[in-house]
Amino acid sequence: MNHLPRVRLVDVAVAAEVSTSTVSAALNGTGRLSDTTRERVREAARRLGYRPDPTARLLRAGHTRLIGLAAREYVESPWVYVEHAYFTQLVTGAARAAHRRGYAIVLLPTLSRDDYWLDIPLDGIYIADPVADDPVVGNCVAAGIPVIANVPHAEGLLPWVGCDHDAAVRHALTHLYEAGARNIAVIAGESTALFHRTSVRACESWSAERDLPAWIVRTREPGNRDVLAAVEQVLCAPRPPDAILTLVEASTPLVVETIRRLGRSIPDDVLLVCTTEDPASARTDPAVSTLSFRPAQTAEAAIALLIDGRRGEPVTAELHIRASSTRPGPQR
Amino acid sequence: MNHLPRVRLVDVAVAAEVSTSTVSAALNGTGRLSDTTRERVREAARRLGYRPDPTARLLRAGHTRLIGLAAREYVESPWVYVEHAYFTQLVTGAARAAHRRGYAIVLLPTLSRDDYWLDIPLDGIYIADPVADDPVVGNCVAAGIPVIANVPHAEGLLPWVGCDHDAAVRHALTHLYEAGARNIAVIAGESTALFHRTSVRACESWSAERDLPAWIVRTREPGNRDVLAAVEQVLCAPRPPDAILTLVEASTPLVVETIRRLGRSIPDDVLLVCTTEDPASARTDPAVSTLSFRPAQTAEAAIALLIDGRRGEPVTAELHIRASSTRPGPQR
DNA sequence: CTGTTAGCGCTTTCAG
DNA sequence: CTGAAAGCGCTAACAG
Repeated sequence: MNHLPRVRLVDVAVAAEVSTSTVSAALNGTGRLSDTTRERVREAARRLGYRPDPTARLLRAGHTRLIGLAAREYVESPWVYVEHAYFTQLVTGAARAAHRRGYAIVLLPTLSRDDYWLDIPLDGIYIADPVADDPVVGNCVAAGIPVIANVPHAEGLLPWVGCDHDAAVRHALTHLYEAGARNIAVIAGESTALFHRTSVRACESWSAERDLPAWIVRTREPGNRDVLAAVEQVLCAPRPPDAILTLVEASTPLVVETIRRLGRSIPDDVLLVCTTEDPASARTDPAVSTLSFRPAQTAEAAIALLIDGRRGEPVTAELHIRASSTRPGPQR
Repeated sequence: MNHLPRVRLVDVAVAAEVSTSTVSAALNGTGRLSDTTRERVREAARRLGYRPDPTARLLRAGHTRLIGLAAREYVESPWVYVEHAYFTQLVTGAARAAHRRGYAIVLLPTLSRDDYWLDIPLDGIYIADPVADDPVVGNCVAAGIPVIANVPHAEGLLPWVGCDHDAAVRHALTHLYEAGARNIAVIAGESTALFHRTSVRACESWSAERDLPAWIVRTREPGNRDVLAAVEQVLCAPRPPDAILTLVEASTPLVVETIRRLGRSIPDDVLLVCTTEDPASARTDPAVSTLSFRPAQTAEAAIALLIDGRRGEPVTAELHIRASSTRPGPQR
């Protein structure tokens, strides 16, 4: 990691026998210079292999065009990150949105001093799925760094963009209800990230409103292991569910396989809706209905708000209804 | 995205009635100051909400502790990125390695002017899977930015770390051969990224050495669609294969399901080895043998080399042999 | 049309 | 023990 002795602006100036400001103007296309001078300077710069120092320009410019992405809970936990299409899409969406605007995304660590980012030259921070009373949020606000999260934060003062998780979960439950389910097992996460708390509350109140029992199994960690174990657990219960709604991401094909291995048929014995962004869901047999929170669009909206200061269209969750939650019709 | 009027070092100095250098020393714990002064300065800084400007410090320091990650082909193509655990793990591994060393990763766009990164204050760039004669590589070298790739580059002058793809593919083929396969269908990619070219060549020469036909089907794009179509295609051929080796990442559970749907049993009718990083492979029925190129470790090694200038232990590909490529033993 | 000069905000000798 | 001043590399008024 050794840099060669840098060629600076002034070196070019000396070589081209002009002043530094002339070099700057020539290279940036600003000011009014004679074409000959401009070309002479460019030639000298090329010959010397001059490359402006980005840090110096940024100091001058007063901004960095760098946005931090704080993926709460995930970056330091490879097992989670890896098994989460949600996360992958969120990062991809954020990167695309940033690049389109001439910005770039800096991946921030999760488990570190809360003020780690203060040393990084950022124009703003996007906090994805902050945990309850996330200290990072407070720190950023205190430090005066523009910050956006994709859920409303406890303090309520932070601008945010995102889906209405409560409505989405209710929508999925209602869909299952209308397909005939009366004993729905919900597999939820134990994380303190807001989505998990919201979704569990949504299930509870939705059930209460219909005088149905709220059957909620919580998994300790996201990922296939816990989710598949939970699916197995509910199916082996004395009174098995007539529908399963997973709110924690897992491999959809594996969920289908697990249910089949236990001798149940989808959708005849049990209806299935999975919260997931995994595109494989459309290709299983039967195809699995999914609840998607559109992480890529959400991230895009967050970055747009951060950079442009404008809200775009609101992002709405999508319930994609496929065979796994559709009772076979009369044509059967 | 409006910053408040910044509190600068000099503002603190005025408030604490000391000079700027004293403030700097007090806040950074350098120099020898009386405890009273130090405390007075700290108090003033806290009161004013002072936060040093990272850009200014970096200009002074001469480095940025920022490493660019150029994911060639992928960042702008969400469909690919999303379906690739390989990529997710690579990014996660790079981020972890960087964070551990006090650095952070900047996500660089794929489809953009080749000199996009020249405006970003980077200490180095990690180019993941450069395409053939990747222009970015040349540009970085020309610009004097330290750069590492995870495959040997055409010019041969670039430091790199990574697995021996050729040996790994041969290892997988030999494993299938020893399990009895004599008509192996290989599903490979059409990308110009080095891995794809290397792996195809490896298959061809491996086959030639054994006087076996080289049956290679190339998919246009990575992702489930093309790979599953290719699996279907080879299984429906007049003389179906006795083994399938996929070199392009796809959902392993879906591959298994596709084979089953076509009425073949794994491993009895057809042996299966998949190149993938998907942890779900261990949980399908039967469990799928995988060839892993360990993207997280590779990325870690690349970042280590970039930052520390030292090579760690070489990364070796891992052939994880599971039921899908193990002929049922005599206990059956 | 081009050069001089004053910063951007911080750190660090080097005097006092 | 503390302050003055130089300078990191670049840009942009403002003179000439």
